[in-house]
Amino acid sequence: MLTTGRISVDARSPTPLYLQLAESLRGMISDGAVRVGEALPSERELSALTGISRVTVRKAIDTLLREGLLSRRPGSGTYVSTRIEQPASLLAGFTADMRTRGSRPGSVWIEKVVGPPTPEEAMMLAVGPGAPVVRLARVRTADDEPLAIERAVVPAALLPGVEEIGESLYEALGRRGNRPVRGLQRLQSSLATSAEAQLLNVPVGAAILRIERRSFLASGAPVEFTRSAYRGDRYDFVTEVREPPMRGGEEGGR
Amino acid sequence: MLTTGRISVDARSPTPLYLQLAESLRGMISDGAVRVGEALPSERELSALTGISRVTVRKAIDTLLREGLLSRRPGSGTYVSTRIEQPASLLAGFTADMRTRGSRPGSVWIEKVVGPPTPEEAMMLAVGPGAPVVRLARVRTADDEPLAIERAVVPAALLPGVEEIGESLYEALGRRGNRPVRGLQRLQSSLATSAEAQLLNVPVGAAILRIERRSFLASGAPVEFTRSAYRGDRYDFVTEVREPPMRGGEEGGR
DNA sequence: CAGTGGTCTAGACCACATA
DNA sequence: ATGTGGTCTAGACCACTGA
Repeated sequence: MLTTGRISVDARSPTPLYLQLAESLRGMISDGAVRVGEALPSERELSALTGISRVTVRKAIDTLLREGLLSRRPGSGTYVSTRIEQPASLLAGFTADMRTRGSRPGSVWIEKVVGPPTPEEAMMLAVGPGAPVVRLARVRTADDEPLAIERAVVPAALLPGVEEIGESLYEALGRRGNRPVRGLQRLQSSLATSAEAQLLNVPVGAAILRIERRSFLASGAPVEFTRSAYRGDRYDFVTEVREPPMRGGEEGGR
Repeated sequence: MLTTGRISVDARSPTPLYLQLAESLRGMISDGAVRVGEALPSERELSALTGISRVTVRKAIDTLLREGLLSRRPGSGTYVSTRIEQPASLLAGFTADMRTRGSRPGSVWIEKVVGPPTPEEAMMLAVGPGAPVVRLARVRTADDEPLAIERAVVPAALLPGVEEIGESLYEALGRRGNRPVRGLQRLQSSLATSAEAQLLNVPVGAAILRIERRSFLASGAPVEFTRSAYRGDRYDFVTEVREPPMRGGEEGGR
């Protein structure tokens, strides 16, 4: 086991050296031991410090390059990337989403009931037909203008009493320690039905962005199944995409 | 210059050996010299055939792995991928995206020119007004049905000659070692204009999913700025969302 | 068992950035 | 001129696959 400053690698560990080193470097960056815009120690320096060959040091750096944490400048050094503007592709509810956009979120309740799940809901939430679910339907507003219709279904066991659910579903889930950690969303472009047009105050046939979301606890248990219809003229969805992770190799290039 | 079967590398070329070899292997795959599901010659074999060290052979294979063309099976061999298992929301071009969905991608060129950037393009790509950009416009098809209109702009310096750009822009970028590692996308729901309706074979006012993408190298340099218009009735976009990463002072929920 | 990919080393030379 | 990343080599050992 070798520990130099914040770098520690163990040659006897089953984890490859380059992954151990990558992890150490990741830690130094998130700890602020190396600040954004600053250069890492040079590859030869890291090699000397850790006793790892330069080829392997490069391989560690390559993995962080692919994560966008570092960038190399030939002839100069390897630098901590400027922090990426965090897009709204994070797991946030409507309330938090609107706040980050600088709007004032609000909502008008359409439905708030507890009852047995439909077969589709039971499937999506992986609950038995006997386990009650909470059904929440709202018109969501931003600065008092209707922006979206949102229909959420959540296993009742994960929520406090229906009466205690305020503006934010995620906040209510959090009170019980049931905030989701991960979700899958499906986005689709479509046209407003007459019912939607009325609720959203747009003409029939207006552009609608439909978002379907399933989110999960760390355990993998489904938390919510939500279908939303956003006004296409007032809402856009920003997401970040990345390179798929590699199965074994390396390479950073250019 | 060495030419063995279809593999040819030139040690005196300014192009790194691993990129030359990657290009040769890409050729063998698209030529059908190595069929889908078949194994490539082993790394040691390729090394002996080409006179390139095994480390460098691996580096060539790594670049193709990241493009999803190959997959490695430890103890067994390196195989030409059948279909790519990508849970979408990954940084893939249209070609790879369609293959993942099990459709046959195709395209009809509308425009393919090199020229000076417009002010907006210069801004989006962070290039000077004197640096030429390549403008690529296509109707993208899936199983011969028009699915999207795509207009991409790329700094000319990052691409091989315009003539060498085939179906896949990302593949062409990869040939120069310029595959982006991350991107930002903006999705919006909207209605088809008459020009779009004609190209996509839908009625005017049909649902359109607009996707705007900027993607970047690890260095942070912009690679492409692409605006697409997808048929809303035939395409949905799936993305994964996660919890925001935690800052120093943790907190675990519960 | 022989062959494969996965990892790792200790060198080396190059082009480029910084100064 | 020195230091940096970029490339490349010729070995080596390991864990695993598959006949």
